[in-house]
Amino acid sequence: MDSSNRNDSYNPQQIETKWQTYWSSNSLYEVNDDDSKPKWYELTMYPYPSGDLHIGHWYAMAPSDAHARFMRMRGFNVLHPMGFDAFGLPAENAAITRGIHPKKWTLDNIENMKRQLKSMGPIYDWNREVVTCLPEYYKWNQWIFLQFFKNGLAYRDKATVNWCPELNTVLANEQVIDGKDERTGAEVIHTEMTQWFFRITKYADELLDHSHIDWPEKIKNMQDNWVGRSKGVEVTFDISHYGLNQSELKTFTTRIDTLFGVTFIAIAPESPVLDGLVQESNQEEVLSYIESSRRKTEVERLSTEKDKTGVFTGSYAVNRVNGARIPIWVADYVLKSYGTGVVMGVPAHDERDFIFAKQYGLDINFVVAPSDKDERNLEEAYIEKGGIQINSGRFSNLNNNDAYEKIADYLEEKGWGSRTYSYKMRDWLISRQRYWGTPIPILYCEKCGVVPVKEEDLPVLLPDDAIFRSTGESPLKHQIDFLECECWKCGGVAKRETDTMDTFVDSSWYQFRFVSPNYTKGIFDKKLLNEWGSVDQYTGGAEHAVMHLLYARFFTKAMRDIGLLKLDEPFIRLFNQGHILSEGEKMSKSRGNVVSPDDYVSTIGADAVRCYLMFIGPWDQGGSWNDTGAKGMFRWLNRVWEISIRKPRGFATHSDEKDTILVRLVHQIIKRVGNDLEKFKFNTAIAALMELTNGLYANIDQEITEDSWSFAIESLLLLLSPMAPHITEELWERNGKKGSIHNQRFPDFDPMLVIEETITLVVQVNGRVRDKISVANNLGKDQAIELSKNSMKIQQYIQGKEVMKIIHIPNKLVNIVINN
RNA sequence: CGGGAUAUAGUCCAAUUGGCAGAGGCGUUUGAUUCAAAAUCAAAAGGUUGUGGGUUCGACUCCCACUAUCCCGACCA
Repeated sequence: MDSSNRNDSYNPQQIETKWQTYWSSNSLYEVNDDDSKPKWYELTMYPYPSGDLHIGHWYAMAPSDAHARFMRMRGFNVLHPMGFDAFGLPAENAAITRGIHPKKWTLDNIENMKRQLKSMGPIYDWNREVVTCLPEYYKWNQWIFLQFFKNGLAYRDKATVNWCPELNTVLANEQVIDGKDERTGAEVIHTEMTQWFFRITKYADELLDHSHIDWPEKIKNMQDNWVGRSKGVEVTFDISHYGLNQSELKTFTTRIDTLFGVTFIAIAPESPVLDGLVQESNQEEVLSYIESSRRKTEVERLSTEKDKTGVFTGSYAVNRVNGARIPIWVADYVLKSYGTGVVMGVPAHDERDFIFAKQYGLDINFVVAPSDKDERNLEEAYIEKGGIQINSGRFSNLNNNDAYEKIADYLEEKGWGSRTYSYKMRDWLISRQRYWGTPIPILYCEKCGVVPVKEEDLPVLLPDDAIFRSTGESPLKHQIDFLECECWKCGGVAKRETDTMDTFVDSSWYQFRFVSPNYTKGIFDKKLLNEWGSVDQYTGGAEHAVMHLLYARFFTKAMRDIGLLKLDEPFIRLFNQGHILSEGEKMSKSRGNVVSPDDYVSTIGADAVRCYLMFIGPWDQGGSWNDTGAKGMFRWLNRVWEISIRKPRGFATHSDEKDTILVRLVHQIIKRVGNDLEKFKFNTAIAALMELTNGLYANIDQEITEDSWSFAIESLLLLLSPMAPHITEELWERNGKKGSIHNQRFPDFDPMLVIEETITLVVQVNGRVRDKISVANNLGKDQAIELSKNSMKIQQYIQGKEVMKIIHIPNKLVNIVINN
């Protein structure tokens, strides 16, 4: 090799700018809707425009871009779009603390992030960009809201809500973790408000059906747990003797087999069924208990997890199956919103009921025993199933599982109860008391009441001249020109809804907007949506398992039932990447360890950053950014550069064994890289390419034919191009190839040329390796054993010994088992 | 407390699914190059596969128990 000439050395900045400009001006990545190739829709969760693209964004986007490029080279018409999740609180906080309008703040951020995104060299077609805070987009949020409203999927209700005092807004259940706002960590307060909901519970059962999606088990489990379907029985207890409107108390239980063990009823403090049940003498105590539990924040309730409190109402219900008179209590371990808000207390067979009963000296009656004899002490509840039924009247002595069914049958016969399901999931509360979101298109008319905005009046625009208050209170409440309007029904005075929508509404259907992002005649072009269909491959963080991913599935099903589309699922395949750390630690400004991609793009180049992120380890396991590791990747790309533009000293005129071996290596690598990329195993794909580079370097002074050498270099570039699009494009050109490398087919391997001529056969004696012999590939069993036995080394071990058996694994080993 | 993931060379990670523990990167050492260093090229060293048991001719791989780390969900009757 001759010494390096300055102009010929790898200069990432120069070529990356060159090719990004070229691709853009030649519209290389513009997506053609009419392409006849099979479609492939690959989507990465779009980012919130926080202002700066950090390495975590790259970690999410670079590998999916590489995979989309791979599919493109495999002959698919690939849609791999990008947009911005542009509504949300940070923009509003910027307005409050720095006086910048959320719109300006957001759009400026988007501009900067787009510049950064482009520096990554992705195949995003920017003509298809979606920005959710623009009226062209959120108009359709409002339109969908109206369709949901028309179809009974959006409704207004008074409910106990999670109020975040920090943000001055309510939160969805999904946004509350351990009684705290998942974003700010502020303690959430429960309060009554009238709010808008989407009826996601209507789809609870269908959301449990995963037969049409190929998702990680973990995510499916999380969604199942969130929906939380429990099979059980709704059973009633008689309170007709009080002469109230309600003659019975309805409870839900998953353990109807323990019905004979009920020793108290517990009702949630907020429950309306308490009305009339509190006796005069208990009134004061009960009221003060209700008041005190209302004042408790969620955090306080959880902090006293172990002890259960409650007060007696003074009333009794009758357990119809045995006529038992059961005291009715109020207890705040009972949740109003789950089941019926009333629990049948069976201390003997439920841990919580047990603690409660112990606390207040209530009876504990065992009705299920592990064996015929009841020898248990009363130290804890017996919660196992499958024992023998005892103390249960006519159901005694049955197997516990049979008793469950028999008791359920009996109750249904008598009309005292029925089998049913209960769900943890509640309807989705979408109202937010904030400015920077989609206005809910509703009017409140003094005469007509709740009036949806007419479709032709959409969008309801956010006023640009809003005045932001330091309290965070929504400016819309004080924006007279927004607030006051005319009712289109009666012409009277009406007020606009001032709440805006949860931003998860935006991301619940953005995947469908990408197929026709500039369409103005409807929410999307139905013809194009039919063609592109569901997202074939979705990638993003697992933290969205029960919010975004569940909401998007709900939207798809709801939109299908309204007749807007014909799909059952939004995302067919899902892959969750792991988290990128910085030298083993979480990245944060306070730690001062934030890795800024821009810095590395300007030194080692985008290709090295992309490849390094993919090389760290398995994508779903995340990894740790390491500067020397990243430099190592840059070093390797230099090696790729060198080997691709230098030529060996000379070429052979005839192919010999070295030549064959090199060609075989190339075919093997093609096979491995293709397989790896299919499975998102970028780390091993790149390792294989490093092996190929090493193989080429080892041959640089050998006499290889020109054809074989060119084939090897060409393959290396093609295989690497999805990961490192710039350097490969440049080297493709420098090798005199026509057209963009990114419009080439991904190489195919020849199955015949992958096969090794000789293999190493391991010979074991009693499972220990005693020799390795080189034999022809696909050697027959008898020959393999014969050769093994003839080995000098093996002879030493087996001579004079009785051979018990011989195990032969073709092309792998021969194990001779002898009797010692 | 429950569910899931992970544990292999100093380090990040491979291992065709039960068959030689090693592909690749980083680091280390040595050699070439250099006046010297960096860069580059070449080579080498490095192991009780977290622990204990079981199955098997054979276990990193399968089964059981445990430990450590990480993620998620936790009063759902």
